[in-house]
Amino acid sequence: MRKNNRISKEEKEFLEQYDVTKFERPSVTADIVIFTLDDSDELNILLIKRGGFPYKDHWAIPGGFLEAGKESIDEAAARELKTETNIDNVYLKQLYTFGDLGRDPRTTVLSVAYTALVPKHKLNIRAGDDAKEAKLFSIKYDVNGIIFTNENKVIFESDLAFDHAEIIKMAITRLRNRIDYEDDAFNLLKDRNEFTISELKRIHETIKNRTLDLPNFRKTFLREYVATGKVVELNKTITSKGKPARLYKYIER
Amino acid sequence: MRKNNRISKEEKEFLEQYDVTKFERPSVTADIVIFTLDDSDELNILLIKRGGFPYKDHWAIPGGFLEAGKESIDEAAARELKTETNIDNVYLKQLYTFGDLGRDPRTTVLSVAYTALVPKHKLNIRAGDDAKEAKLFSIKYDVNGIIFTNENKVIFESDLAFDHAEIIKMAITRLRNRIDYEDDAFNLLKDRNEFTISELKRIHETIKNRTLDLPNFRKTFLREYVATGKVVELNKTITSKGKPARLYKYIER
DNA sequence: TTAATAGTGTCTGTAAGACAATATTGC
DNA sequence: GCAATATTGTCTTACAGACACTATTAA
Repeated sequence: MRKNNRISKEEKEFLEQYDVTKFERPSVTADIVIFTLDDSDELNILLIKRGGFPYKDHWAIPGGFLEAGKESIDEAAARELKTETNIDNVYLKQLYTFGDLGRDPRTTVLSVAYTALVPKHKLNIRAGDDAKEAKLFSIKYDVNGIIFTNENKVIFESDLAFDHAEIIKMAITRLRNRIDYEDDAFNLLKDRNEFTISELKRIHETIKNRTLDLPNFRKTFLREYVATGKVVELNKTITSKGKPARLYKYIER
Repeated sequence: MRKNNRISKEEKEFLEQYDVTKFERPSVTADIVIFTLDDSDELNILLIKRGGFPYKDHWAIPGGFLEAGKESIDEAAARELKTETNIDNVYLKQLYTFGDLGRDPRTTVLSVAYTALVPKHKLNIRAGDDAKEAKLFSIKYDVNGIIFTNENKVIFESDLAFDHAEIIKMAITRLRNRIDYEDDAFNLLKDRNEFTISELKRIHETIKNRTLDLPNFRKTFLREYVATGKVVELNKTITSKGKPARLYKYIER
């Protein structure tokens, strides 16, 4: 036992570093902005009515505490997405980390925010075990900011819990800025293995919040995706109301 | 009114009784990729030789633990930048949050990484109080990845502590992707209030790692910055070796 | 037939890049 | 004069956007 008496300087330093309780640690949550398109091709987001304090009865984006040591932060986000929507293996990308003082009244809580893009038919939204409500809301804009609406409710951005309005706005901005040079839009297709140019165009229109010219969209689509091999043309068409449309398939990298 | 009182009391009790130990919390660090240009206009990065375990004697980017409750994560990054380089009020932007299991051998440590762009003459690098070395290294590329060099040392990316090589690579990629449509480059100018087009061009060349055509660069510069009012032309020239060059001034937003 | 949607072709303006030519300094 | 750097101008090509026109289906 006496041997421990003599501690080398190196070991002492190590032990000091090892004692992480020397610093006050924050709680960390993984929170997710889940986007989808509804049947009218409008941009929707999943919100949850909080069952407990703080911000009880306010609406928020889904999320949960990181269980440090048991999971990575990406895994925490994926777990939370699975819990709320029963899906996995979807597009899930880190957005930003929010860490202002006082953003959570309980204690210091860092939020590592993620964006998920999911076709609506894959969503299987669960009301949480603690009687939470979970609903999709359409995103509209007004002088005072974003409005979230569905058949029964209207939610103003100022009604959201925490700084979640800020998180959602950043997610929308990022999505919009990335749409022209990233493959994000394909993640919102009903079926990436069989889609038409018009379907993809409608997704771009929704995200950009403006109409696009179909002939020009086609030109860009053929150059950026088909000519580069990211998308292949199928020997197959689909007919709805007018001339049959050619089907394409997105090639996963 | 009675109802409101009741809710307030309920929430107050909740906040008081909130058990912060319910979830295992991670430690969080703010780590900074500090870029500057050396006198040969090469891209340099500040690295620190770690004085303690883990990764003792390995090189790392500067950073430190978030003191939860005392500072926001942005403030922690700014404090760390100030500690290492004695500068404040510089370009400091959040990059990404790294939270893989096992990225730190001690315990779960999330790293919120930031990028700083600083003109070299503003840097006042301190060797830390715990006998750490802090040096600028030039960034070169080789088959096995990035090499960091100065007059005395060569460091391979595999020698870096933690996942810091990954962080640095992401910072370089992001910087390169943003240079054409963000104002990042102006933060590396010796003096944003008096600079020539050639000076700015050299910064762009360094970040893009290729030479640019001066007449074409000028054309873009005049359209993107001068015509938009981001930069104003000064009634002043500077002469070094050839024809005097007109000076410009960057307008802070 | 008409309405609806898909697809082709043409024209214009803008911007990037290659590069020739000219201008102004120090030596 | 020459070397070095700054500045102007010209040409080509690529691409975005507007838009006219054709094609193919259902009803």
